[in-house]
Amino acid sequence: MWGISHSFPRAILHIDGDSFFASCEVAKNPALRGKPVVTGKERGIASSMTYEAKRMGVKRGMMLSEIRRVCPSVVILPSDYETYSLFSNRMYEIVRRYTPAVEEYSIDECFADLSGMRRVHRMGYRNIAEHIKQDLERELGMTFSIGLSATKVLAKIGSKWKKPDGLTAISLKDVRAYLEKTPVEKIWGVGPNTAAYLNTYGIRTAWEFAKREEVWVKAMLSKPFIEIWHELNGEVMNELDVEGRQTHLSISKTKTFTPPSRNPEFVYSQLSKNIENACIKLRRWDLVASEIVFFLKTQEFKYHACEIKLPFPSSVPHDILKATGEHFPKIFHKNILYRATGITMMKLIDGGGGQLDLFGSVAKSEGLKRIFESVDEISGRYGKHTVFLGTSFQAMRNGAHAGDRGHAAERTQDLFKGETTRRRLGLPMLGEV
DNA sequence: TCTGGGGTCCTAGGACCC
DNA sequence: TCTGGGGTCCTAGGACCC
Repeated sequence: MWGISHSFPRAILHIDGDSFFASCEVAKNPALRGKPVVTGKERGIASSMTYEAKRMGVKRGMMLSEIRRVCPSVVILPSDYETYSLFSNRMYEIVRRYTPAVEEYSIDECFADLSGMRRVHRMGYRNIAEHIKQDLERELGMTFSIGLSATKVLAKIGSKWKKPDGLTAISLKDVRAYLEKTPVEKIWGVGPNTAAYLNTYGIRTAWEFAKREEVWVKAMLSKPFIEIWHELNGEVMNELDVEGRQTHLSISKTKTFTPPSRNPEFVYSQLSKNIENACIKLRRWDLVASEIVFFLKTQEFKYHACEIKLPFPSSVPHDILKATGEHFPKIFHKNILYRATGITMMKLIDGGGGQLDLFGSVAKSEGLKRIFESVDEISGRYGKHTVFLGTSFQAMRNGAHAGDRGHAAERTQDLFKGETTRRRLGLPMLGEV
């Protein structure tokens, strides 16, 4: 059944939660079952929707007003990532009852390697997959789509084959029928660019790609695509990553604003806000960044970026802003319209230790870090952005918090100068740190 | 999908070093 | 100083994923 091969055949599952966020909402609140439910209220656009909503014409990215127009009975909810994470973890736990080799690929997807588990469970691979599916659906109250095949790339094609509530096993002997009906751009890892490139050579389906000679593939394509080619032919190139990443390699925050602006103060305040948010995330993971990249995105979708090595690793906005402030004028051009700013924190290090330097810069920064830990605590109690930097002031006023935080914003000046605010919030003064 | 936000990985080419 | 060959490290940027 699994194709004769000189190596052991593999049985890899790809498991995908159907309309995951919306399904979590329904599982959380059974009264919603059978109704059109959409998540993404906080952003003003649909991010996930139940099949009831899809059937009425709701699509990803659709504006709320448009959604209500095509689907008057819709229930629109804000995203609740804590709940989605909870369901996600329960999904992984259930799958791990059947095999320890589980890759937590994303919040709503995982891979599982069932190879060699038939004897343990006394049933065939497809049968094991059916059991996993039943457990998931019974215990989580939502449906899943599953693909079973010899490699991750093929398993992905399987899970997409029948979309809600499907189970598709693609054995190597009838892989052709599936690949012939799969356009190259639907292959996992092949994006619009590579798809267009392959089309140039008359390759339109996954089957046409898989049947190209290896020498041609190696001469014309780069490593990731050579691996995809092997996987389409049933050879495992990507093993499951069962360890999972313990920490981040980078943390970034970007935000688009409308309308686009050519005002340097405004653009910089947007960047400043992103930096504050990225720093909050760094501290949440107890990390410090040793390098940063900030960028401005023009109305034409061009990126003007600047990479900076920090004098010492930090998770304090003050340190980061000092670095970006110096370089900002170099990449900001008058008379260019910008639509977004962003910051990426890189070369992240465990924030626990913190080495000393001769000039005491680190010691000072440690003091600031303690201030920001208090800020994080306040934010946790009274809501994000109750406290923020003066450089972000304009961004706050123009941003999503215009109405609800206006009062707090009114009297808030630069955290490092605004003693009134600092006293009001019970923060230590700089001299007291 | 005329374009939101958060990520990872790969590669070509330059700098620098025997 | 020039020449040849080869290695490593770093960086910018592309491509793709959910």
